[in-house]
This record gives sequence, structure tokens and C-alpha cells, in this order.
Amino acid sequence: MNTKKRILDEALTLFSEKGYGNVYVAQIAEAVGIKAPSLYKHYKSKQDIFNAILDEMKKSYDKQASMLNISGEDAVSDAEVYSDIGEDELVRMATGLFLYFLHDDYAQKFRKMLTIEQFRDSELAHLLTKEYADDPLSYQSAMFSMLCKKGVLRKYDPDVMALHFYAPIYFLLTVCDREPQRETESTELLKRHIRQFSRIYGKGE
Amino acid sequence: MNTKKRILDEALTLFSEKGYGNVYVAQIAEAVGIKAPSLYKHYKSKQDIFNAILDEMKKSYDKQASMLNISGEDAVSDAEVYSDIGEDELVRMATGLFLYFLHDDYAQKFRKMLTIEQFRDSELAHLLTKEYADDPLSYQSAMFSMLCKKGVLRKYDPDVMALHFYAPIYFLLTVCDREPQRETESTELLKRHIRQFSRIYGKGE
DNA sequence: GTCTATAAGAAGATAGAC
DNA sequence: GTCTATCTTCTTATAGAC
Repeated sequence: MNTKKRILDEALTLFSEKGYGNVYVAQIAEAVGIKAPSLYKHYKSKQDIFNAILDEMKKSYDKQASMLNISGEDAVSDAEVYSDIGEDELVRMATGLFLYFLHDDYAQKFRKMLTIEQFRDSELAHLLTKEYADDPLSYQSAMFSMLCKKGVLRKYDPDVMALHFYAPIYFLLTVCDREPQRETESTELLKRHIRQFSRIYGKGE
Repeated sequence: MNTKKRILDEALTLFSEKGYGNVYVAQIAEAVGIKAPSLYKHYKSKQDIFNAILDEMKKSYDKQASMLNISGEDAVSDAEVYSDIGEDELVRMATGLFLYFLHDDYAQKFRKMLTIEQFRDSELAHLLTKEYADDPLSYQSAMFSMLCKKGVLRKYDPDVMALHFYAPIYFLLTVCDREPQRETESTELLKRHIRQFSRIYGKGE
């Protein structure tokens, strides 16, 4: 199989657990099953490997974002789909988002790597903020805004609604990244969060 | 002034920005204004410096927690104080907590250091979860529970209320740690969050 | 307690054979 | 493309003078 690609995969795994500075090229090589000098036939330096991971990640983000509907582009048309959204559907949507972020191998490793490196590089800081704060919030704000206009939800500030919906998801994600054994407990709390959110903002009552 | 203490301060500053593995003892020494070998008269190794920081931090946490009322111990008696809590008081309480966490030099550096090192050491992961997740949530849950019983707030699941109250605070904190220039914007959003929280859960309506 | 000098070893990267 | 051997530099830590 493609060695050049495997180097990126193994490097990402190591970087996401130890951080760039604590990973040695010999470790990456060992994980791939070759010796360190052979790496330099594929990448010209350790930093070059890191940059390649970053490039690959940026490319894959748009794909992922449109798949998960968090890019902020399609919120209006998505709101059409969710016109008849109920509590159960909202729970499914939130747990789906949560479990995708948590379990998708590439998403998790990339998020951990950015978390570890965020204070050393402002580009990485911006990337993490965009992907895990601004983009989800702006998408959900636009969607909630539509759902309020359509009379599906009560009329509240949609930015704050998005924050109330998403911040607990993000919060529980950071807990589970640190302590994976708390996934079940966290998923339960997430569901209670969404049901209460639905009761508060829904027109059912 | 006490060199031994200054070493800890400078080391914490560097560790919180670059991470343990990317900081060299010579850098710590330079920040203190001495040469690297002199450090070894105060601490027997680089790891020893790190451990000393951790020890100091654990000691100071109880003090800080009781000061901020997030230790979970005093929630019931605190609820007495907040019996007549209004929207403005809730806003003051939340922004106070947020700005303390954000600006307190020691709290910020320690949080950043734990964030950077969390996946390399499960003890650090537990510490971060305790101080920035479990303790605040359990305190606030206990307090909201009391306020519901007293009829100050509507009766909802207090765990979820605490999550709705605190998760946005934590979320905005992580954004501002990465991008300090967004503090004003984030503080504004925080206030809107608390006002909406108060309207939702309060009995005013 | 601080310094200079230096040991001991680790880590990134290159040279050149196969 | 992978290997062994090696270079160079960096980094932690110690020795011993002041």
C-alpha cells in the first residue's frame, strides 16, 4: 500500500497523542515499518510531514462539513427539511453529530492534534475555532432562525439558541476526548440536554 | 526575591505556551536570569520542576474553588444567599466567573498547560475534567436544585440546567484562550446567553 | 548559589550502497 | 525506496571553581 499516505496516518496518530515536539521521526518510521532515513525519500523534513497532514485536513473539511450540515451554507434549505422537526429527531441529530465527532478516527485525531498545538501556532488556533466553534454556531443559528420564522420554534435570539444547543455538545466532547470511558454517561446527559432544549424552545407546551 | 519560586513561575509561563516537550531548561533559566546549570541547585530535573508546578497548583485549587464557590460544598448555603437572585445578579455572577478564569494569570496558564498536556498523562486529564467540568457542574446543579425547590426558578432537571448555564461559559473560555482579541465579542454573547437563560428558567414570565 | 566547561546521549537529517 | 553508517546540532545534566 501507499507508503507516503501511511506515513501521514501514523504521524497524525502520534502527533494527536503526544504532540509534534514529543514525537520523533524514528517513531513515525517504526509505526510505518521502515527506518527513519527512508522517510526522507517521501518528505523532506518532519515539519513537511506536519504540513502535509494539515493540507489533507483542510481539503477533507469541506467534504465533512457538507456531510454533517455544519458549513453554514445550506442552513436555509435544511430548515425546510426540518420543518416538522420533533424532539426525537432533534435528539437523533445531536447524538449523531456528537458520536460522529467523537468516533470518526480522522476527526478525533485531528481535533486532538489541534487542541495540543493550538497555542503554538495561530493558524491552528483559527482552524480549531472555525471548525468547532464558528462554523457549527453560524449554521445552527441560521437554521434556528428559520425554524423560529416558520413558527416551529419559539422566537428567541437564534445566536443564543445555537449556543445553548451546541456548547453542551462541545463540552461533553472535550470530556470524552480526555476520558473515553465516560462516553455512555455523557451520551445520556446529552440526550437529557436535547430533550430539555426541545421542551424549552419548542411550541409543544 | 525567591529564585526557587521564580523558576516555577517562568516555567509555568513557558509550559503553558509551548508545552513541556518544547521548552528547554536553558529557556527557563534565561527567563529567570540565570544559567541552566544553576537551576539544578533548586530542582533536581526538568520533570521535578513540572511536578512542583503541579503540586503548587493542587494546593491553590481549594482556595480558589471556595473563593469562586464552585467546590460543590457550599451550594446549599449559597442558594440561601441567592434566594432573591435576579437576571442582573445572574449576569454579574456568570461574567465574574468567566472573566476571573480568563484573566487570572495563574488560572489561565494552568488551564492552558493542562489543555496542552492532557492526552499525555491521565492524571492531568482528570485534573482538567475535575476543575473545569465536574466541580463547576456539580456545584451549580446543587444550587439550581435548591433554587427550584425554593420556587425561585422553574422546576427542570438541575443537572441539565447547570449544563445549559455552564457549557456556554466554558465554550467561550476556550475560544478566548485561543483568540484573546475576541474577548469583548464573547463577553457580549455571554451576557445575552445569561439573560436568555434567566428568561427561560426564571419565573418572571 | 551562580558560573564555565563538558560529558552523555538524543534527534533531525544526509551520504551512499544495494 | 530501503537500508546502514554517520554528521551535526541540540538538550539534559554533572563537575568543580568561585
